[in-house]
Amino acid sequence: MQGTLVSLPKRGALLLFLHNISNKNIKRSILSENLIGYSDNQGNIVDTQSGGEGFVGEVIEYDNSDKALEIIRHSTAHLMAQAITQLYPNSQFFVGPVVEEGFYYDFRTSQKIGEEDLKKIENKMKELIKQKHPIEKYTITKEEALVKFAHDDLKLAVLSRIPDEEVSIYRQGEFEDLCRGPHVPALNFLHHFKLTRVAGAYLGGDEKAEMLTRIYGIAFATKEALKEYLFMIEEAKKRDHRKLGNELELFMFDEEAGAGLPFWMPKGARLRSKLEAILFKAHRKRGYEPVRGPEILKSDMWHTSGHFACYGENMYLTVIDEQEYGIKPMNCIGHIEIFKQSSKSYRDLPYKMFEYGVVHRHEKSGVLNGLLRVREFTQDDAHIFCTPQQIQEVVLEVVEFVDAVMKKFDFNYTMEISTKPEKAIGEDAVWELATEGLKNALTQNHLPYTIDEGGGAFYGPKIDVKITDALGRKWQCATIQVDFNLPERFDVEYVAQDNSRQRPVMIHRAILGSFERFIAILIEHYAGEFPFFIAPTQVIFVPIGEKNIDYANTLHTMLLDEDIDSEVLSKNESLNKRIRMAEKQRVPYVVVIGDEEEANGSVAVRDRRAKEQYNLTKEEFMVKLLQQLKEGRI
RNA sequence: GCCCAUAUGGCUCAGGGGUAGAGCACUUCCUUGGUAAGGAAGAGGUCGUGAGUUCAAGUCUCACUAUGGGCUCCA
Repeated sequence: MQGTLVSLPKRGALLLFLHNISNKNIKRSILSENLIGYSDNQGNIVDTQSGGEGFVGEVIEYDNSDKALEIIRHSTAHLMAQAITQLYPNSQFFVGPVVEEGFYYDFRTSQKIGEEDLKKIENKMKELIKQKHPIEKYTITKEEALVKFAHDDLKLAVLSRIPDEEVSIYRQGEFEDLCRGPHVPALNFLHHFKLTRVAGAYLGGDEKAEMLTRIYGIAFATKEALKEYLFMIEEAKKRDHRKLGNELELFMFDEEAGAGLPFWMPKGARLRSKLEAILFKAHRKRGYEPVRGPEILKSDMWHTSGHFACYGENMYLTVIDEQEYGIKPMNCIGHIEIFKQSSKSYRDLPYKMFEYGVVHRHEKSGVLNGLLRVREFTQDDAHIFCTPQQIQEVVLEVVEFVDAVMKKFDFNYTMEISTKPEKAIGEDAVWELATEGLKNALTQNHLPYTIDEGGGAFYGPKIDVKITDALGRKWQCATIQVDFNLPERFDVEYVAQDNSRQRPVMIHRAILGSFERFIAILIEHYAGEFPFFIAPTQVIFVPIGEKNIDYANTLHTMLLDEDIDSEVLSKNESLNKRIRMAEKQRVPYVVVIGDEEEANGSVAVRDRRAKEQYNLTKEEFMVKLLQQLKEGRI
């Protein structure tokens, strides 16, 4: 092996460059002890091991830039593999890529590895760093590699996916791995990392294949960045809707009742019903009519719609009087039946129906997750029947609706249009019209979007809305789908101007997606401190003495008349204790009332946001609350 | 569904073969308090379910149920 060994005084790093490196590059690397790679003119990362003679590229320094982190994390994955090899000598490794949030390595061991082993592996990694091994690269032909790894079926599996004739091997100390890089020059560039979780992962993501062990980790260039990341993880844990949902008594699950079946407790149901009421009004204002279909329909219906064929695995079935019925996983059929009940004219279009549709879907047991993934949930579902020419205007209106809802809850969002997939039904001209309609609707509303080419459903193109919450996490909520399929299958018609029978297009749309999922996101987004207009308890009254309880109850009733929920905290505890209890519930207002307030017809308000106290007359207080209630209008 | 982990009063958790523990919450009594925990007493658990090992099982083994982390991101 040929190489040039360059020792750098400050960091004491050993940089080993394979091949003959041009003087220019050596100079450059000496100029910066932080050099860990280059970016070529196409933006590809070239590590110092690969950047050979005459290589010219932008320098990548050791820092928290995307490119530097990609190199650092990739090397950290290798370091982890090296540590695992030493701790579990029989380990075999599959792939260890850098992913959106860190890196992972998939491997096989004879021993089981659990969470508590991560610390052990981390310690071994730190030990290895101290050996300051350089990371070296050499290339061999694929044939040589097949011989070299003949004993390792996982590496052979990796090799089988590589089309190239030459493959590269990276080596650090005793440890070697088939890898295309890029890597940092030496192990002592790795400092700030954390192994975050251990999981199972199918070989190649194939459900039928063997399950390997996967360890996820994260790495940064600086201690601060790692700390910040770990802080965000902690913050996310504190906001976890399952934890807060339990603490704030919003919802529950019961093992004996069944997995994935949520129960809404009084406070959760109050929050939810407020959200429902706000959205109900918002629909009515936009010309939607409320409808409601049955929970179960004869299986024939689901055969006609195609659900049985395409979605049957997720459907619950039941038999009544020897007839098979399916519990609805979607609401479309009910709405189609309602549309067909009376003949429709072109004057009736667009015809908009909405329903808070309760659906049941059999999700695999392993994917259930709090309220985010359940087997019974309620969609804010609507179907709009219109002509192909009306698609654009209808979509524009729905997008405006989505925008209004998301703004109300302080969510930013992005949109993605999915176009015709290879397997699709319907005429090209109609697809064209629908897709252009979607694009125009967004363009005219000055709303940016990305395109997922060929990502549409077989029955039509769609827009997906991804929102970003207070912690910067992305969630898919709203969806707008154009459908030529179901109107055809159910022979839906309207009478056109020339008295001919025409086929309408159906637009499926949900804004929240499901109440369960959206409320889970809201809980985490607001960390349980809901805006006034949806807070389960909006006001807590704390009477100072027993003789003030009547006044508190009067105010409580007064608020209830205006659909504002309050509680009177009059139990036999000290005033301080009761104020503390009230504050801990994260309600918008805690109102203390004593003799003074009662005499003046006033209230002493503690504002959750302002963190200060002030006195108002009860009339002023009412005006203030009603004003805040109005802020919830969409 | 699959891999790994977890399951102890309403909640959060300690206890790891030999008489079930703490804090909060709950009940009762005293206290009637002016802005984030006043005091005392009490009740509540066959330790997720079912088998097995053992003289003896919350504790060890197995199965089941539920919960959690994952299962696209291709050397």
